[in-house]
Amino acid sequence: MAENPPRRPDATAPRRSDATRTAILTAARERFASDGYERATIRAIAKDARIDPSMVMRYFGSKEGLFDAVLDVDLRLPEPARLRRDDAGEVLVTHFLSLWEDNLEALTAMLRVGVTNAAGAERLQGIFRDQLLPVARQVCPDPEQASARAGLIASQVLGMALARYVLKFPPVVALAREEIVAWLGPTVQRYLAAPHP
Amino acid sequence: MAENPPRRPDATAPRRSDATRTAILTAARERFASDGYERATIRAIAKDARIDPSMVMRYFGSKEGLFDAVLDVDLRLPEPARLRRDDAGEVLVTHFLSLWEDNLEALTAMLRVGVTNAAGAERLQGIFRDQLLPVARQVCPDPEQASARAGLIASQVLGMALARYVLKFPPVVALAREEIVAWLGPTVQRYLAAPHP
DNA sequence: GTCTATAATTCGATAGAC
DNA sequence: GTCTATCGAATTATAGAC
Repeated sequence: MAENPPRRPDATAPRRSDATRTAILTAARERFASDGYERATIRAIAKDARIDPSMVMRYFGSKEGLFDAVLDVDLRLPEPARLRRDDAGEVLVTHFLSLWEDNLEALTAMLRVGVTNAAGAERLQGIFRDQLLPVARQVCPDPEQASARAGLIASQVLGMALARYVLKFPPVVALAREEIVAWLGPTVQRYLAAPHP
Repeated sequence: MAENPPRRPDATAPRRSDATRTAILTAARERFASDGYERATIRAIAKDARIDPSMVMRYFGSKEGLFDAVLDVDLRLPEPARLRRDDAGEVLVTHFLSLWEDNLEALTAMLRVGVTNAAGAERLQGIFRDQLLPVARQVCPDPEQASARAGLIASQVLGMALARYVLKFPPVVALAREEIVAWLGPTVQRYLAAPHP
């Protein structure tokens, strides 16, 4: 009874169903980003991906599993070998803008959902703890002050993302990339390195 | 057939059912603020208010009608007669913090829902257009620059509300009111009055 | 004014044929 | 691997008794 065809146990081998999986993920990213978690229904996502709703369950197990897959993006930026004290603000803002625009749907979905969903909020918090806090610590030795500085930077940077990519305030959308760097850079620089007021 | 009892057409007369109405509104504010629009069900709100779910429909017509009533808060602050150019930033941040904490549930609900719901986003935009843009115009004559400055201020101020009241980032929650004013005041001041970089 | 009962949808998830 | 059919639960909203 040799009914089992030879299978490659190689985990990196491209599966035949990768196209479907990718289509689902793309549709899910857009739906979660534009509608939020509750209103992004599996049925609507499946319709966008032009597949059957039950396929979503088969590939991702549940709606939460699908959302986790949407949020699974690599967020690390080419980190500067060592941030100089005097231009760290501009470098951080520039990196943040690249990060957001390279993962527009995933990050917008994360922010949109993180505002309503506890798990999303946790993930957002994790990002800024892993990415921003080390930078603040590098500049500021006092750990309590460092986390306060990281929190202030997060407030400005997340607020920019909120106004520009989620709420789409017209004057904020109209800002050029360089303008944002020019305005926010000194702010972040001050939160990072200015003496406690 | 004199079956109609005499009714006072006085619109300002206190209605007998104001207590129930208020109880519903209070419960709805908290539910919308903590759960967002979709997950704040009429059933849960009614249970919190210790009344029957059908009463919510009777008083507010629909879930959307209830949400509109929740967002109907007077947001105007005691406006300073004339903002001085050199301390406008601190004054604005102080006023903003008072505004938010005086209407904590309503504004948190507005932000939480405005991120997912178009009507909520519109209302948020209206607030900053009506309250922030006039201030920016008072300081900056060029209308295009004024709206850009108002947008930048909105990004920092909304970002602080997001991090502190919605996402509840621990280091941001831990900040004292005066610390926020001391850190954000100069930022807003710069966005408002510094020469275009 | 308040509550019971229920209509009418819609959703996530499952079972099973092919 | 893909699709049909459907279950069970939850929701908003309505009709009507008291």
